[in-house]
Amino acid sequence: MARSGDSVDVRVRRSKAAVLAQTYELLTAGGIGGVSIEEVSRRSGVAKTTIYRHWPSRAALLVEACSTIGSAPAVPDTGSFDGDLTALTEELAEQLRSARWATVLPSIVDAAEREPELAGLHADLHARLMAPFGVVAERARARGELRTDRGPADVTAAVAGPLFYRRWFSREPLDAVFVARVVEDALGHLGVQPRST
Amino acid sequence: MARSGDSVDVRVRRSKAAVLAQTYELLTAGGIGGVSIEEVSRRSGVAKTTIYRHWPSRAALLVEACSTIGSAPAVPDTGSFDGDLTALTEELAEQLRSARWATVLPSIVDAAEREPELAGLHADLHARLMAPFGVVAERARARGELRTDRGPADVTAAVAGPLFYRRWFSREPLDAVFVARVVEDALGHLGVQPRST
Amino acid sequence: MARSGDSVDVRVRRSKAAVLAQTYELLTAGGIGGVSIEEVSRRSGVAKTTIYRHWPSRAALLVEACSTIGSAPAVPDTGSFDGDLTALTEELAEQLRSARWATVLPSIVDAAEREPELAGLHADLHARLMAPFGVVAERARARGELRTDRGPADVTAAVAGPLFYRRWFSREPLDAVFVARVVEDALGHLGVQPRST
Amino acid sequence: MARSGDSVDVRVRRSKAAVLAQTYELLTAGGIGGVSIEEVSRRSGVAKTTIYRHWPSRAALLVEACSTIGSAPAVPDTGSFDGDLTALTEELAEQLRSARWATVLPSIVDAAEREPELAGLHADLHARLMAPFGVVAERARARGELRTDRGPADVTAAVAGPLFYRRWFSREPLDAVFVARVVEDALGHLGVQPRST
DNA sequence: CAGTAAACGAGACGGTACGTCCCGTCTTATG
DNA sequence: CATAAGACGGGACGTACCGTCTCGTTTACTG
Repeated sequence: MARSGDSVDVRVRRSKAAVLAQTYELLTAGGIGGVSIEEVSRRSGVAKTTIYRHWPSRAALLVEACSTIGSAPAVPDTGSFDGDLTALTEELAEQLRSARWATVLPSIVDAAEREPELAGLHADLHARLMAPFGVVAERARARGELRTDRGPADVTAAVAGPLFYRRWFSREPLDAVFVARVVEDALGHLGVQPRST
Repeated sequence: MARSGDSVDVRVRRSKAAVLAQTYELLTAGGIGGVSIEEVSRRSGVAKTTIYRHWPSRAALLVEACSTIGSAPAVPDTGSFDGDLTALTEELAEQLRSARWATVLPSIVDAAEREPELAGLHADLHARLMAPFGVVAERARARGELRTDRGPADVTAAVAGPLFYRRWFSREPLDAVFVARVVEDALGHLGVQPRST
Repeated sequence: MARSGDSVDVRVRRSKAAVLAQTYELLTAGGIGGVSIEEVSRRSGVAKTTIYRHWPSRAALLVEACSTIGSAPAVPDTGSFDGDLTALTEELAEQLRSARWATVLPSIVDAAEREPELAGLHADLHARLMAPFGVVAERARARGELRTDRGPADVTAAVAGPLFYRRWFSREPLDAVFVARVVEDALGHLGVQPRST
Repeated sequence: MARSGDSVDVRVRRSKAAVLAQTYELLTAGGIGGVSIEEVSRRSGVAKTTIYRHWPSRAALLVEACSTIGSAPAVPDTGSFDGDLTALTEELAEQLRSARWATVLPSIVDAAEREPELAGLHADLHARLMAPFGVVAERARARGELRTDRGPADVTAAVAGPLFYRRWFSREPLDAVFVARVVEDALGHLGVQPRST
C-alpha cells in the first residue's frame, strides 16, 4: 500500500501539469475571464475530454491553478517590528506594481462576488498573501512591541488597505514616498513608535 | 435655438433608454461579463441592429450604462468636518453593503486592468463616488478645520482604503464598530481632533 | 383637369426613370433574386420611401422593369416562310447566346412557378419574344405556304423548344449547324417543303 | 474489412440524414432561394454549427440535397423503340406535371446561370433525368431500329425539348394529345417508322 | 510479460453570442 | 406634398467558443 498518493499514472501527472501551466498562463494574461477550457486544451495539447476528467468544472481548474499563485516571499526578520513592516510593505508594493497576481486579483474578487465556488479561492489567496504580516505581527506582540489589542488583521488592514486602494481604485503610482507614508501611518494606527527616521 | 441637441428622434430616445435600462439590469446582476448584446436585445425588445446603430461596441454601451451608476448622494452639511465625514463614511459603508454598484465595481476594476476602453469608465465612476469627500474636505479646509497640506485625495483614501479593503479583500462585515473606527483613524491621519462623542 | 395622365410631377418622372433603370441593371446582372429595393435605392439615389410610394411591392417594380425587356426585333420579310423562319431562328439563337434577357429568363420562369404576381410577367415576356413567329406564321398561312391546321403556336414551339432546351438544359453551344438543323426539322414538322439551299 | 467508408459515426449519419431531408423539403417547397441554413437547422433540430461542419457552404448542401432528386424511374422494355419511347415520354410528362423536381428545376437552371458551384449540380441532375432515354436509344441502335447517325442526345432533345418548352415557357397543359404528338414527331425526326397507330 | 483498465486524442454535437448585412415598414424634417 | 434621411424590428449570415458526449487507440500498471 505504502505509496498511494504518489502512484499516479505518469500520463495523468504529465497532463495535469501541462494543463495547470497553461491555465496559469492564460490566467495571468487575461484574468479569470480569459481562461477557457478550449484554449487551455489547444495550448497544452491535452484533449478537452481529459481536462474535464480531472477537473469537474472550470471553477475547479481555476482553483487549483490559483493555488500556486502569489506564494508568499520569505518573511523578513530585521529584529524590529518597524523594520519588518517596512520591508514587507515595500515588498507588497513591489508586487502590486509588477507581480502577475496583481493583474489577476480583481478578476478573482469579481468572481468571488458571484460564484461561491470561487469565493473560497479568493479567501485562500488573500490569506496566503497576507500571512507574512501575521507572522511579523505575532512576533512583535511576543516582543511586546505591539499592543495586545492589535492583532494580525489590524496590521494587515493598516498596510493593505491604502496600498490596494491606490493600486486598483485611485490608480495612482505606488511610489516610495507613498509607501513610506503608509508604513508611518500604519505604525501610528497600531500605536507603535517609529524607531527613528 | 433652444432645442438642438435635444431634438433627438423620439424613437431613438425610447430605444436608447430601454437598452440602457436593461444593460444596467444585467450589469448589476452579473457584472460586466454578464452583459451580452443578445440578451439586452431580447429583454429590451430593441433589435440588435438598433443597438449596434447607437453603440459601436459592447464597451461603448457599458460605458454609457455605467455613467448613471453610483450617482453621488447628497453631500451632508452638519457644520463640522467631523460630522460630515462621519455621515459620509456611514453612507459609503451602507452603499458598500447594499448598493448595486458595490457588486459591480470589482468587475469594472478588472476590466480597467486590461481594456483601455473601459479604464476611463473606471476613473469616471471612481471620481463620481468620491466627489462628496472632496466637497467636504474643501469646505473643512476653508473653515480651517483641515491642514492645508491634506487635500481631498487624502481624505478619500483615509476612508475608502479601509472600507474597500474590508468589503472586497478581507470580506469581513462592515459593521458600525468598524465604521466608527475608520472615521476615528481617518481623523487621526488627517490631524483633526475629533470633537467628542 | 385636361391633361391628367401627362401632368406628372417632374420629380416623379425623374425618380421613376432612375429607379427603373437601376432595377433593370440589377435584374440583368443578378436575375430576379439579385434585385433588392435597398440596392436599387442606393444606386439610383432615390430614397426607399419614394420607391415604395410608386410601386406597392418588389414584384410590381419587377413587372414594370421587365416590361421593356426583350422587346422584339423587327420581323423579317424575305418573301418566303422558309426564309423568314430561318432569319427569325438565327436571330433568336443569337439573342439566346448574348442578350441580357437570356440570362434572366430562368429566374423569371422560377418566379412564375411560385409567385402568381410574377406569372403574368412571364406570360407577357414570353408573348413578346414569340410575337414575330406569330406574324411570320400568319403571313405564311395567308400565302398558303403553311397548312391551316398549323398555327403560330406550333411554329413557335417547333423552333423555341429545341433552342431553349439546348440553351438552358443540355447547355450545349447554339452553333450554326444546330440552328440550321432546327429550322430544317421545324419545316418538316410543319409540313413545309424547304425551298432549296 | 468490408466496412471502411461505411464506418461513419452514427451521429454523423443521423445528422446528415436529418439535414438533407429538411433541405430537400424546403427545396421542393421554395426552390433554391427558399433554402436557408437557419431554417434547415430549426426544422431538423440539427445545430447550425453541425451543418457547417459537414457542408462548407449553402451551395455544397444544396448540391448534396439535389443528388437524390429526380432519381430515374425504371427504364421500360417493351420490345420496340417505339413502345419504349412512348412509355418514357408519358412518364416524363407525368413527372413534369406532378413530380417535386419539376417545380425546382427552373431555380436550378437559374442558379446554374450565375453560380458556377451550382452549374455542376444542374448538369448532374439533367444527366440523371435523361439517362433512360440514352438506354433506350442504345438498345434501339443495337436492334437496328435507330439510324446510327442519331444518338441518345438526339432522342433526348427530340422529346424533352417540346415537353420542357410547354411546361415552363408556353405553360400550356401537358395533355395526352400533346404527348402523343411529341412522340410521333420525335420518331419522325429520328427517322423511325411508327409501328402502327 | 501479457492482459486489462485507464487515460487519452479526436472530434461530433447542441447551444449561445457574436457583429454584419439586408430586408420592408414607418417616422420625421426639408424643400 | 414629393422627397431624402434614416430609425426600427426582424431574420439570416458564417464564425468562434462553450461544455457534453461518444468513440477507437494507445499505454502504463498489474497479476
